Amino acid sequence: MVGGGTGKAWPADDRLAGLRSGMYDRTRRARRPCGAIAMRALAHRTTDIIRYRALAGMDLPPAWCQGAVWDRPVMNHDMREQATIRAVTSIDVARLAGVSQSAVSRAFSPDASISSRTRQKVLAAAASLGYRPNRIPAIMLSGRSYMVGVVIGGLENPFYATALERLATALRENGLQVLLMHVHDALTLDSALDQLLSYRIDAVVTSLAIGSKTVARALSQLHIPVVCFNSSLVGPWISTVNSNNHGAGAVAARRMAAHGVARPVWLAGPAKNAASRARGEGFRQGLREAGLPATALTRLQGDDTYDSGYEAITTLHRQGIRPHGIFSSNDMMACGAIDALRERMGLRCPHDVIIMGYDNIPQAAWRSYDLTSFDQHTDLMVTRAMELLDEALLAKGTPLSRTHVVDAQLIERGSTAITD
Amino acid sequence: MVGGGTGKAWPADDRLAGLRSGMYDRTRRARRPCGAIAMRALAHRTTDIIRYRALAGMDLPPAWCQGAVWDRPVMNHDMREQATIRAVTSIDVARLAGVSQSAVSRAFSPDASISSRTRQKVLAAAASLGYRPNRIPAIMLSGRSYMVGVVIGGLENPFYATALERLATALRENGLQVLLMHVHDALTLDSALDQLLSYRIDAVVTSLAIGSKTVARALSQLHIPVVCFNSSLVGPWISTVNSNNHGAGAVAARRMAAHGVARPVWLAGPAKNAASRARGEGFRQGLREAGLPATALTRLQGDDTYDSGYEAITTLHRQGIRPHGIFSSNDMMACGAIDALRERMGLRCPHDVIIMGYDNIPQAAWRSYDLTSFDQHTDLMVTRAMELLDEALLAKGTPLSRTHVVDAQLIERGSTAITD
DNA sequence: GATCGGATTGCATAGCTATGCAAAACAAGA
DNA sequence: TCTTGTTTTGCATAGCTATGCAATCCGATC
Repeated sequence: MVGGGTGKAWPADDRLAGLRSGMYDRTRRARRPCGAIAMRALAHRTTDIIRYRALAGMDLPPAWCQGAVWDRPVMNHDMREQATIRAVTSIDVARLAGVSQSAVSRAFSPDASISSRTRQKVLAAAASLGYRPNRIPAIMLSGRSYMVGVVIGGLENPFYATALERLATALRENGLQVLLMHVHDALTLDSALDQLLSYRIDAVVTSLAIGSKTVARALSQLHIPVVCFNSSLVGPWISTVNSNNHGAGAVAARRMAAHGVARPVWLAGPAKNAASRARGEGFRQGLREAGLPATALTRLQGDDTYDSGYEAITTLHRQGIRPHGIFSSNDMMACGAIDALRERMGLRCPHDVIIMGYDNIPQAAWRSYDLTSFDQHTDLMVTRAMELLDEALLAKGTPLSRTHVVDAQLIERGSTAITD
Repeated sequence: MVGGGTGKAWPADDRLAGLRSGMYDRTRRARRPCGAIAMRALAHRTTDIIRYRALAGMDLPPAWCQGAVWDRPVMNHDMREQATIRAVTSIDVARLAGVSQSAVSRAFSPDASISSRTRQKVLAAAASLGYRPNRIPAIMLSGRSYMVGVVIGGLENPFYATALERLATALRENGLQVLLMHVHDALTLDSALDQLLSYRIDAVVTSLAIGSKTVARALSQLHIPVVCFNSSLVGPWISTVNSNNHGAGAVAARRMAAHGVARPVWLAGPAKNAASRARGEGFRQGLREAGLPATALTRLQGDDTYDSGYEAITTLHRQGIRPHGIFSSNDMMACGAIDALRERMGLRCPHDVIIMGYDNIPQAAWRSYDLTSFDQHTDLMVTRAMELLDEALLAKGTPLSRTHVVDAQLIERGSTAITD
């Protein structure tokens, strides 16, 4: 009865694999509908197969028939050859240090049970071989990759660029890696998420301003924590950190009223942008509370770019309207507006017109604009996002939905200076 | 002689592991200096151990005793519990589809040998279970992760932000993932690289403007392809894509001469920035070729920020120097310079002074600046970088060093318009 | 010297997929 | 029906580390 003593206990020893193939009657190896490995590993649930079979004829979602999963690497993928260039492994180090592989692993785990003498030996060997701990197998073992998918768009907006910078820093300080995904539109989002998921990311952080239900569903179906910035997305796994857009809009309205602006202009961002909508709504409500009729508000449509701000004011000019106060949904449009006011209408801030933006991008402080703006307090928002992420990751498999709101701070500059 | 028929062939069958522990005389399990697994796997080289031992007493580089490797995840790392939430595996899909695990794998490989009927079955099962192919084990098998470490700094410069955007897009189109690392200074670079390497990235792409030898050495020692933008780094594994900084500087000089500027100003970036140095050198040489004496050139020191450009001109003003032509190492400094010229000295472009920048950031086109600038042709540079990367990855383990130079294009705007 | 508890070490394994190989199924022609 | 060539399928394995468990070592106490 000693291990594999009976004749039928093949396959007996892995190391005999090379010999085995000729050892037994090949005809015995009957085909079975399901792989032996699979059967063995899951034998306790084989009865389910029949039920599952019923599903097998169903239609496939298009994403599975084409797109991301199939659009595999264009670059070389001759994997076998590459494998010959083996990196230094913990076994190499163990051999050199004269210890077991486990000792090497422990030497690189801060809290492991290992004597300092052994650790020194191992580290010395590792250093001389150029060994770096390999996290890939650990991902398989733990099911956690410590990678977070960061999905962004619109990096041409300096606000998002600095936000990404701080986010990346914060994630790294929390021991998480950033797997970056830049998406241009909601269409590419699906395939982007597919790719991210195939790397078994632990969570998704996104600053996408898109607020559609489709996107929310796609994110919820990942079954991993999702943390959004300034989004209206709601769903089982989705947490959100928002700037107090509505409140800031109201503050802007009060400033307008204080400056005696009777017919304020609201320069809106794209309708899809939930943050922009909230700012506009807050602005509208603030004006109402200040006693201005709803008809007093002029609404201009922009798309968050400098050019659209310039264009919006140009249009206003053509309509013969002369603005006295403008609240822009973001700073880039506000800059465009300022330039158009000067070039097209010959108006200067703050003498002829006051203007407020949102985001407090670096350019708002540039002397040509000197733009009053709401600062989103990115640092705090990122900190809050880390808290939400931590909480969601700790919840392990339980969907969590939390929301944090961070107040924006009005940074007063020349564009709203009191003129007397 | 049928598989494992003899009694001493333990460990005989993995599936008997549970029984085995009590089957043989435990005292036989003598301790050996090196793990049995390691010894077995590497038996052909055990003689090396003695030689290796001699090295084991050496001093350790500090990075191995503290820092990145030890500063492990702050967030939860109870791996065992997490592992209970198993993701859907290919075996689950195989069971549901009534096929072997290999069939599932093949169904997701475009070129695999599999009948379309089987593929359909598998995809249907995969879709109903929400299975996504898992690339992590493939990384272990192939030794290629298809992840590229992207090391950046200075995202507050819109040029780098848009460059990152295009780079990320291009990498994704080539089937490569972006593992992002934002570094603030050369000090954090080492630990950043350590972390990246532990994820077995295939290559590094960086736009860091730091050009020190230490950095070059650190990158070379990774033993994976490195592609740099606008850097002077040289080393075994390092390839570079540079803007034709020197040539552009010469072009700028010719424009200066054509405008009749007798005492041009060079607004330099930080000395560490190799691109800035090259631009300045080209400018200097161009002036010489235009017949201007070396003493005609005024050099101002900046640090690539708007504020430093503003400050530089302010200093110039204090010195009582009135500039007629300025070439700035980048657009942000040029914008600061333009504002300072107007506010401090009352000078306007191009009437009183002409100015040229570099990078052609979006703000250069903003009406308040209307800045003539050299466009780096980012798209082409990224394309070239992809070519270099592809070549280097195909070279598998052979260090490659190539350089591409891409001409910059002068985008003429109002700041150098001919005034008559 | 004997005993005991704690610290350290090594062994064996799990984790999941891609792929070489051989077997089986299939197709086509004799 | 038999042969032969092609396509498809399943089996078994490799890849590397972290960790439970058991064995061993070490130091202290009796």
